[in-house]
Amino acid sequence: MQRRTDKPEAKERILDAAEKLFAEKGYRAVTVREITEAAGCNIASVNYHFGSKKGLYLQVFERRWVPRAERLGAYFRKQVEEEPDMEGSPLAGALAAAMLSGPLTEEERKRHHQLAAREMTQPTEAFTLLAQKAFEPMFRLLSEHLRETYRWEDEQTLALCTFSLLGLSLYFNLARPLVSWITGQEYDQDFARRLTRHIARFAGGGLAACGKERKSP
Amino acid sequence: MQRRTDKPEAKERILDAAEKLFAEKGYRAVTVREITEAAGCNIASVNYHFGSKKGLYLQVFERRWVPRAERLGAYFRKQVEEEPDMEGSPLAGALAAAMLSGPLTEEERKRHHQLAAREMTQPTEAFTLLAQKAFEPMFRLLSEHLRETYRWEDEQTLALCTFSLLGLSLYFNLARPLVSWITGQEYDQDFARRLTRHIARFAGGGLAACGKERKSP
DNA sequence: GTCTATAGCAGGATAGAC
DNA sequence: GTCTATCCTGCTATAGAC
Repeated sequence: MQRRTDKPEAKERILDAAEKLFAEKGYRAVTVREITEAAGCNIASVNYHFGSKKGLYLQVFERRWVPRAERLGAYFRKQVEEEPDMEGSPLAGALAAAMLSGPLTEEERKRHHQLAAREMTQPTEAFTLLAQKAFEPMFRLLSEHLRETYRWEDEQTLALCTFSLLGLSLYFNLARPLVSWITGQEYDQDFARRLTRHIARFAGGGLAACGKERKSP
Repeated sequence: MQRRTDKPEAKERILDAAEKLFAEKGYRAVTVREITEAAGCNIASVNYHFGSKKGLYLQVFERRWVPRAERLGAYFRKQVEEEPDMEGSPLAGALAAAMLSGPLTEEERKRHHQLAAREMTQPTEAFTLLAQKAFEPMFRLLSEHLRETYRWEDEQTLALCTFSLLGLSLYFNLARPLVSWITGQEYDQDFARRLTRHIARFAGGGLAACGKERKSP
């Protein structure tokens, strides 16, 4: 058993430091020296624990990113079940709430979506893992929910609407620098709630324009 | 005067090669050696013409990215004036058409939005230039157009809807790897048109849900 | 499991010939 | 304006002590 004051094991410290740095700067811009210095351990420890810098990068996704995505997914499903009374699309509102407020700390949220954005726009070897473990299950979940609540003229329309839901929440997470630069608006908790309501309302209108709402049973 | 068969000047060739590589890999992942090899000139020429690697990066935006963004903006304004008969929001349709089909070649479009995405999610010294010369003017243009065509309960709602329009078109450009991975759909010209119609329709519904449409004069 | 030391190579930048 | 040659720093990865 470990004393309270002890540092976590070097391996865990490296994963944390690496994730933070990879999210902030991207794979190539981060050096192993930088990671081990931030983790307070020796430069050789990366190769010892993870084989190589690339091995460490992949393990960051397996051991940090994917578990966090699963927490996020669980929170989202709970939100959906609770059916919050939200103007527009409760599904889009629950998604936005999970992604913009949700169970993650500000620091975690930033890391998480920066890493996701990197892989979505410039896929590396980690992309397949993310797609299989997070993106696709979330897509299916949204898609099936929309299939039950609207009538769709074809499958492609349903798919495009599903992507639009994901897109709005992703975009407002990723474009924070732009939104803040143009509006001068800080991304505080109040603004996140405002954004969530906006996304629910906007997406609600968009869905109604693309699919015919089924009557609630 | 230059003979037809001559290569363009080294400086221009470097800018082209650099833009391509920076878009594909990001600043840090690209080496000056790589750029000069692709441009077919000597490694010293980057420092001679641009002072440093960073100087070259900034010049890529000033001399390639911004002029292209201006072309894109001009095309968009022309599309808006022509008022295409599109279901949903013609403004969103024109924006999507400009960004997904528009005046750029596939290669240019890819470069352009990859570079934009990098700066939007991980701003560098180039961000202010992009924001001033492209993002903000486009935001104002959309925003003023929406102000005239809808009645808004407050300024923040108008701003969020403007961002949502931008977001949808940006997202469907950036998330190509994800969309292709999940749907198996190629991003060909047909799909771009399908996407444009979807964005116009979805955004049209979203706008109608957030603002009250004014009657056409 | 963590360390120091170092091999071996690639990086950006510069000097100076042409 | 473009080249070759080179400096020197910083990189990943490994060997081997503890």
